[in-house]
Amino acid sequence: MPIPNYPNPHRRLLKIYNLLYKVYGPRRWWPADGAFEVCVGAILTQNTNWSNVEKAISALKKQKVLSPLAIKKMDSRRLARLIRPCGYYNVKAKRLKSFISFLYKSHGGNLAGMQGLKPRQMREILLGIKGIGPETADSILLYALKKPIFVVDAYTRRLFTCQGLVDDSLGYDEIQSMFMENLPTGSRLFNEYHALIVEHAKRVCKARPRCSHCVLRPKAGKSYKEDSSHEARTHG
DNA sequence: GCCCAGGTGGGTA
DNA sequence: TACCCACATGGG
Repeated sequence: MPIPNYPNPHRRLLKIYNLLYKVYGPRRWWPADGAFEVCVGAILTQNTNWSNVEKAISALKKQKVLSPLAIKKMDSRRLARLIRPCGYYNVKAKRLKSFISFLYKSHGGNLAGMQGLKPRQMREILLGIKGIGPETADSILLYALKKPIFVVDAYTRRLFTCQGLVDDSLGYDEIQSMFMENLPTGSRLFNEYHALIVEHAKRVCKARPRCSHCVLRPKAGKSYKEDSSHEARTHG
């Protein structure tokens, strides 16, 4: 799903997207079986390596308890024990419980019950749940509920800082607005773009030396304004 | 043994 | 508002 040229002040965002898409192809995200698993993964991945989250999700599946009802009924200590590999397991057990408690109180345990609301309404509601912050809420909105909301995470911040489009003073909402106001609105595009950012960050930004491997690095002899900042900054 | 990873909430000045 | 800190495992 490469996107066509689109008249806006941040054509660079489109160029980056198209380049990432060309290199990595469609990502078909989020890596989960169904919307509920996306929500669980979004909470478990907070400040944690995804490979550790996979271990926790596998444990829940193995015990056949990866469902709203099963987690609702489960003792918090057992839940914490099962998700232990993903770190912060006591905190995350509480957060899963509070999310599921919300699901039952407001929507009978069914995530689809939220679909009647506007995306911004859904977002405010999700942010009201203890343990759900902006990134987790937006991941749920985009990847579980298919709403056109751009997800900003550490990878996004790092990559676009490197590209000179973001600086440390910008908050979550400001970075999100940069994408949402300068890209054609659409959940498929936002989905693919964020997934490509993650793929790029995992494959390349961890490489050493970092920027020399980066497909977003300007070609030799071609200079553009971001060029110097790209050299000066690091991904990390 | 050390550093880092797809955050969030609470406390303090 | 702006920091600082706790929360924790597993891999490189």
